[in-house]
Amino acid sequence: MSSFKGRYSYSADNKGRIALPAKVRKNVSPGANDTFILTRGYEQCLFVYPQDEWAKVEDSIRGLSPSNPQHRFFVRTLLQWAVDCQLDSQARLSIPQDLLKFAGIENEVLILGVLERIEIWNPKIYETYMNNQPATYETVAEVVLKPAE
Amino acid sequence: MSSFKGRYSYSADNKGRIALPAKVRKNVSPGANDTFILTRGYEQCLFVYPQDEWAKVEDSIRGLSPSNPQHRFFVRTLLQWAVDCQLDSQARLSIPQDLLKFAGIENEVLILGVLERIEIWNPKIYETYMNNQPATYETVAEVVLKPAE
DNA sequence: TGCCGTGTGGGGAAAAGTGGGGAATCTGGG
DNA sequence: CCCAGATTCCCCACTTTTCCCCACACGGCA
Repeated sequence: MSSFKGRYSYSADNKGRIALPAKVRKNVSPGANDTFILTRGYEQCLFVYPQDEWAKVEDSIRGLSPSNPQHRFFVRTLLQWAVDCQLDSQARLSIPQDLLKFAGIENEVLILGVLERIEIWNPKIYETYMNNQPATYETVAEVVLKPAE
Repeated sequence: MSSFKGRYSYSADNKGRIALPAKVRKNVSPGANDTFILTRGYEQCLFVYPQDEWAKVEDSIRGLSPSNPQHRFFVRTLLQWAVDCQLDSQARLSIPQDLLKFAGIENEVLILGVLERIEIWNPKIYETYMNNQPATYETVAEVVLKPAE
């Protein structure tokens, strides 16, 4: 099971390539085979799943009902943006134009490790997103960092 | 279960490395494998969890739902500060720049053992924090340690 | 006094991050 | 059918950062 974490400031070159941080790469299971699935994320960012984690996502949407209009909409949206992507020999991902455009990514990117997935953001959009949240780090930590009993 | 304690004055060298006190090291369980997770703490300090203790924190984060917007915010907020860190052969941790900056750490540091985690402070900030507490040790003890009824 | 564990500092090799050139492939138009 | 332009992919090169190892100073202890 993957457990990505951390926040990394990286750059996208003018070919749309983004390097995966070394610390993130160390958490990719060998089963992923250097293959990732990129797709549209929640909020204005991209989700990057290692192949093995993506398989779990696929499993969960297989359970959705084809006869339910909302389910159809969800599955179509998720899958139409999804793209296979392999690391090049420099451990970079080449991001398709339409995904870059969706996420509003230009030169600088923010890479977040979020447990089973990796997220790619335009730093400014991320900042705006964070500033519009009512909760703070402290209030969040209070809920989660409580020692186990 | 870990049980760190004590207060230690140490130094951070110009590479951002901080040695873990020997007495603290003796309380790290072998399961931690010399790996620690550093993250932002309450107030202006850093939390250091041995790997096995961090696993408990992560389990509680995994319980949050990726499809709930507030939960997504929680997970991002907590994980963006977290960093894996291994002891070098001199039993030191190499602290990333952004965490040093957050905690306002320069040359001198204060290391505190706090049960399941270790805390790293700028000594001056810690002093200010302690001086600004409205209550005294005694009055707080009275409230906190009251026997359950 | 010599030894060992501990805390501190620094040099050098290795890895990581970044950028660009050029061949192979695809596409549309003449 | 062929060619020009764009895109993709692979390789090479440079700079910076990280990490690994060695060295030294200090203090307790036999």
